[in-house]
Amino acid sequence: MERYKVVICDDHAIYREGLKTVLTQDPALEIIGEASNGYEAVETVRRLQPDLVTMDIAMPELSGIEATKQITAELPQTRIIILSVHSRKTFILEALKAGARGYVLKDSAGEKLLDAAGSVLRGECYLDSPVAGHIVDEYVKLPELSTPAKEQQPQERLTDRERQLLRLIVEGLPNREIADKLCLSQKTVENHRANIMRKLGRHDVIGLVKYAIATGIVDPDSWSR
Amino acid sequence: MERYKVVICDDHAIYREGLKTVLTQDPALEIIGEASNGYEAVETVRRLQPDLVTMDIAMPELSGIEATKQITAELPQTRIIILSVHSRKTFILEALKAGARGYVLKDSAGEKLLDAAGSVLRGECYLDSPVAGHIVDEYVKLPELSTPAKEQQPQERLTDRERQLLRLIVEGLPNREIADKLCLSQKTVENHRANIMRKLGRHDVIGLVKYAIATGIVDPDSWSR
DNA sequence: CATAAAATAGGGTCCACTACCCATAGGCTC
DNA sequence: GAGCCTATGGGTAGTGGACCCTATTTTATG
Repeated sequence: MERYKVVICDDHAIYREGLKTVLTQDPALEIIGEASNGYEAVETVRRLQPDLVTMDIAMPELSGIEATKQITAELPQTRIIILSVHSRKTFILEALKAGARGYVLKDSAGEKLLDAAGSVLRGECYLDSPVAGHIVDEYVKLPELSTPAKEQQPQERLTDRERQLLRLIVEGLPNREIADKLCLSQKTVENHRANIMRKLGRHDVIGLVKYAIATGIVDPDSWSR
Repeated sequence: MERYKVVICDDHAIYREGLKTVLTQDPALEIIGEASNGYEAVETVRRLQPDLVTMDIAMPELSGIEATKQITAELPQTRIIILSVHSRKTFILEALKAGARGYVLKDSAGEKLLDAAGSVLRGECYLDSPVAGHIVDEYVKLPELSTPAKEQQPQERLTDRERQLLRLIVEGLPNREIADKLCLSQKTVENHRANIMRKLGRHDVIGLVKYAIATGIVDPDSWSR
């Protein structure tokens, strides 16, 4: 009997292991890969073409929702189960709109995840019981949902070079010194800076600092002294 | 052979199961209880008197840190390992101050948790490698752990007004908006700003941000999504 | 190979911030 | 009252960065 191939996406390695042990309790499932952020998720799924993906909704770089969108756009036969701490309607609707077939709360027992896996692999939709009630009435009422839900995630991803520049910018170096340090023209640094700000939708240094801290590009602890 | 009794505290049931499967890989450990928030943790530990507790730092009702404080105050022989996503020094110091003997990042592999369990049960202290470096130098530098390394001498003390301004500046508000918000002239804001920078010896916004974070005037964690 | 993306570099304009002067009003202590 | 600090304003000048372009070289990718 052919086993279903599964990829696990969660930014916490220790939780990936937990998910793995839960999922391997079902002999029909075979874990063939893992990913720790959205980009990795898309890439891994593209490479391994699993039948099922468990996707943490909150991941760095690229959110689980975005990754789900890209995956279902490219490989629509892939079944995706979103794992989330949120039972809020907007999250669930976003997940379903993105193409997820299952939505399981992290508060739930592991059994539910196995139930969900079975359901979505049979082609069904699985919504965790606390969220199911929220949705069904809403779902039939609105065939088309287009709530942008105020995305503040970066629309475009930063390149490695841009992240390098961002680190130096946030350290407080003026463009002149960054240029010297990297043997670049000051103008080039300014251009990178402008590109970073455009991509992030932030328009001042403070915005860059906040983004860099929030995404772990810099560590404020190294400042605390 | 007597097995060590373990209680698992995490607000996500699905992750508790993961932790359970990780911990039961060590035959010397026996999971005797679980808790899903801080109060439950304190109560469960009081009732079951385990040898070891794994404590999620972020739990509803009562944080893992607070629960740790109460447990070690009441049952000091209880070994506690903090599980956290944060590698920030302040969190680690808080955890150690609260009485935790181990600090493991959720990003780490399950093996680390088992290592940590073994270490703290042998009476040692276990710090995850990415956090250990942050701490040790700080530790030897400070005779007393309770000093959060706060005083890094501003040459002159800031006035209350200046701290208020500093908060707004670091939030990213331009002088114009600060002036509007406080019903001041833009010029006054600029003067305050200049005075703050002179007193702190910092000459740009980033310097102010670093000072504000280091002294706790603002909390970067509130920026992290 | 063709194409796109990234990295590099530059021109020019405009504005917020910065530095360094200054003054006044109100409060406090000695 | 004298002296000092704080909060409040002003002037003037310089600078860095934000934002608007164009353009070349390198690298990745189909």
